[in-house]
Amino acid sequence: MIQDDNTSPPSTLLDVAREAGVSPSTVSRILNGTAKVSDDKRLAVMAAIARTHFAPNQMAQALKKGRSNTIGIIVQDISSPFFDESLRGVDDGLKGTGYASVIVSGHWNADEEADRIRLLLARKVDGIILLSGRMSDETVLQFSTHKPIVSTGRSLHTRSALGFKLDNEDGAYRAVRHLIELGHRRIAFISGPENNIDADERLAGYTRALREADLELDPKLIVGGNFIESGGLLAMNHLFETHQQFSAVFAANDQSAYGARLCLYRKGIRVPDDISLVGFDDLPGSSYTTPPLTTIRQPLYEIGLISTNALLRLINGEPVENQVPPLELIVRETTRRVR
Amino acid sequence: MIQDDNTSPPSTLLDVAREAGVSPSTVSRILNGTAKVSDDKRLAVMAAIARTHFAPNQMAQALKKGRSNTIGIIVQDISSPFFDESLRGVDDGLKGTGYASVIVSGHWNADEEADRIRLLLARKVDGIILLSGRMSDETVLQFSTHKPIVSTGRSLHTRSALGFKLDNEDGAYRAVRHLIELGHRRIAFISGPENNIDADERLAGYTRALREADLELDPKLIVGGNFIESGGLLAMNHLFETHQQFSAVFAANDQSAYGARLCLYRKGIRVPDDISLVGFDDLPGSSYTTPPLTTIRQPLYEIGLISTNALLRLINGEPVENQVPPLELIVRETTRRVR
DNA sequence: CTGTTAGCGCATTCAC
DNA sequence: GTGAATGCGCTAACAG
Repeated sequence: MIQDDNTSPPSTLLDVAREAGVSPSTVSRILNGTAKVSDDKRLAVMAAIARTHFAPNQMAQALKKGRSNTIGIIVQDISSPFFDESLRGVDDGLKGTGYASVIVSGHWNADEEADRIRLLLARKVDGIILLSGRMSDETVLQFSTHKPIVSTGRSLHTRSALGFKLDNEDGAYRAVRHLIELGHRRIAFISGPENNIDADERLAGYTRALREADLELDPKLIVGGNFIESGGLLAMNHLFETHQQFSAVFAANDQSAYGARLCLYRKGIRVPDDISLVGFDDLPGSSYTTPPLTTIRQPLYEIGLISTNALLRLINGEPVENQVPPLELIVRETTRRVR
Repeated sequence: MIQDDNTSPPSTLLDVAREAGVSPSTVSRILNGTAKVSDDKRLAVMAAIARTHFAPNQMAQALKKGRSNTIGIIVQDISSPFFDESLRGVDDGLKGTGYASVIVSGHWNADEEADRIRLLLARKVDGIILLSGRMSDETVLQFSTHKPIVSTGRSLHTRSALGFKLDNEDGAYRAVRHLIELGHRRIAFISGPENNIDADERLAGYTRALREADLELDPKLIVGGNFIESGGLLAMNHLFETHQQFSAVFAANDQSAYGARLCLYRKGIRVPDDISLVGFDDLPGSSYTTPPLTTIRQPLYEIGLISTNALLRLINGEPVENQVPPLELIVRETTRRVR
């Protein structure tokens, strides 16, 4: 009789088989529903499983089946609200599927990303979700020959690779359009990091909106940020130090907008009374800034969820459709009509 | 000759052995440095490894060695800034160790936590970090008979279980003390969820500070929150609806403070001119609220880092010391002397 | 319906 | 130094 104290070493399928007086295969069959088993044996096995607190060793299963029931997630920064929302979507998408996820960070670096992918592959993940990756499409396609990959920020659609690309240009366009419709004529732009495709596209949207409205595109109103708060603060400061005139600011992401907001506060400039401010992302915190931030909503949670569902389908060899959730302008309280 | 196109199936140790014209054991020895191998064979093997893009199958290694080089992390909410900071610490602590982590969410539910732990155990994690767990110490101790566990929010110190407990009571005490020293006499408290030990302790600190200062402890000034923004907003609203008089608010965590801040903004009440506000946690965003939030700093990142280091030591059977990083009052701009 | 056999990929005896 | 043999725990033929 096996001890029932939770302290005994993990029992194996073989232990269960012995306890129940059947062969290992029978236990396996019951566990996996692979074949019909007589009720009496089934009962005996179930009892033995309960008695021995048996849980199949996932490592052994993985080795045997060639599937680990694990997927790899690559984010760029594990403690960024941007990625966390998507991770929540992934988490929900995995719920009840038996899959677990190992999350690694690429730190905005293509080489590190490739490293992480190799690491995940060595761990025999069944598929990979790449969020905001920096590596080239070719590299993604390469890796996808090993395991299916779903990636954000690119347009891909093969049998084992899928890319979701949101329309950053259009989102930015609509943000600036909103400001223009409120009567703003001189609109500053706090950019994202250099060589960042998303950032570039948002700049393009900003540019197009101004051009279409026949507004002057003043390079001095475009100031460099880095997608985090401190950069937004600095950028805003720079605008004032160089004595620019403007009535509105479009920040390339919400975190930059937070930093800009603080700069404004320090200078005693009111938002939106004196200056209007628009962000991009709609992070969870943006509903609770003072005042709540007008921004372009990225469906981050949905992206995580959709990516997960798509990856699971790829893993099972099922066809996937490339549905891209839309960007949305959320008008809150940091923008107002210019007087 | 094996194809070098990245598309061939993953090569095995046996492939490498054949390529190099040696036995599998020799390859294994070179990989693990288990024994001396002649230089010519070593070179041949290294070349073969490079040529075949060999990487050891971690599932097979895990099965064989009984260690998966994976640790499990249980958070309560995967997209909360509170946990993310600690996760970053864990991530850094794991860097270069060869360990990966699988992160699961307990959703503030003791039963779900236990479920997750069983899941992690079945996946043969080598150890577990439990962040803000709800399960009893006994249950933790139980599970720790299987694999080492490091947990926050409790005091434990056995050969295979370690608990870090921060002094919430003292932190809250100091927050309120700070307000009292600024001349505040009527200080409201936005509590955390019911049956939450951290929340209870913060309430206790609040109470003690008032009592020690001979200030009236008015139950009407204590209003229920739930550790998230919306709760803070509601709580603050409730305070006004019931026409309470107060010059300062202590929120049981930063997120509650954010919500309270928004309520104040909506009512046109200035912070800190009209009302002072103190939070608890010092989330990354708290430096960028308007105005920046005075709060009690929890060393979230450090907790993640320390927990990881401790867990790794427990896994290796090394002794660990129970060093608890201190709480710290961070005075920013939401508090001021009462006029 | 059920038991016996073999093997997933690797590390580790044990011989030589 | 090095190779052959064994087994980690499980599943999937293969027989019956």
